[in-house]
Amino acid sequence: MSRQKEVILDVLRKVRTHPTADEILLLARRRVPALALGTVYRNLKLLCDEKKVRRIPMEDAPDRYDGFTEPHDHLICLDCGKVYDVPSLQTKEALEAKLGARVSGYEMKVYFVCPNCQREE
Amino acid sequence: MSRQKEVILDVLRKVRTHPTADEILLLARRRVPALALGTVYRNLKLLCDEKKVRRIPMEDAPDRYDGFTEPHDHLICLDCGKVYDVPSLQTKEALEAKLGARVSGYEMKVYFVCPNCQREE
DNA sequence: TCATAATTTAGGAATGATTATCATTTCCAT
DNA sequence: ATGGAAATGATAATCATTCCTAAATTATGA
Repeated sequence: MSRQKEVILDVLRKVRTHPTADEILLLARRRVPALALGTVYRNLKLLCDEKKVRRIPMEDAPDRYDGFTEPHDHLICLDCGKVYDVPSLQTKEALEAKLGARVSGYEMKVYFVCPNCQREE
Repeated sequence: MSRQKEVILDVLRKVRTHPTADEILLLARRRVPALALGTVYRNLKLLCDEKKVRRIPMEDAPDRYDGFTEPHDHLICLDCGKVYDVPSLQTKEALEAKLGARVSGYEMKVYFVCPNCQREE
């Protein structure tokens, strides 16, 4: 595992903000100043393949990445875009029972307006 | 409602394949030969705002569009990318109860390998 | 009916996140 | 040290989507 890959993983494990590739670049450059954005993307993909990192595909914004891979879902504020972790809202088994088919996985995003943003209205 | 917007909506209502903007362009050009891709995108956005059409954001492929807006979720083949409709797997109410927060909506995608693709392996 | 204003279009250029490329650097095992 | 493999940084390419603009179409109202 290269220094850069190591730092990228460590950055993701120290933070619960689900940063974008750009944000990861900034954080990781504190320790690897010459780090390139392409390297961030390449290693994020590798880490996802190794199941050490999870990608959170965003619908209208750059994707985010999550260093915590225990199963959980995401609650997303429509206003500020912040992403919160929530316990799994489904199980593969329940889905397979409902659908009558073998299931590989699921991706669930719940949208709300977070307390902060609600207050501001 | 302009002719082009009308045709785009009609195309979507006549098909259950959840086409992409490009595919919609091809289908709609049979009736409006000069139709431009930008017009397709602009009207798809308008139709989504009016809740007459639903966008299905795809994670690693062009987004798809659905002319049927009654609540339902999607089952997606990891192999061929085909998108199947399935009855809603969640309700807003159940989510709000689980999460203890007011919820605006959710987006759920279930992944599997469809019978056709399974056979081919 | 006609003129004018408002809306929408076609077409092409611009945008921006992500990938690909490639020469150079780093890492080891010999 | 050295040669090959793997990874990097820098930059170019990709490609879905959005933006821009002049021209066309449609609506309005005197």
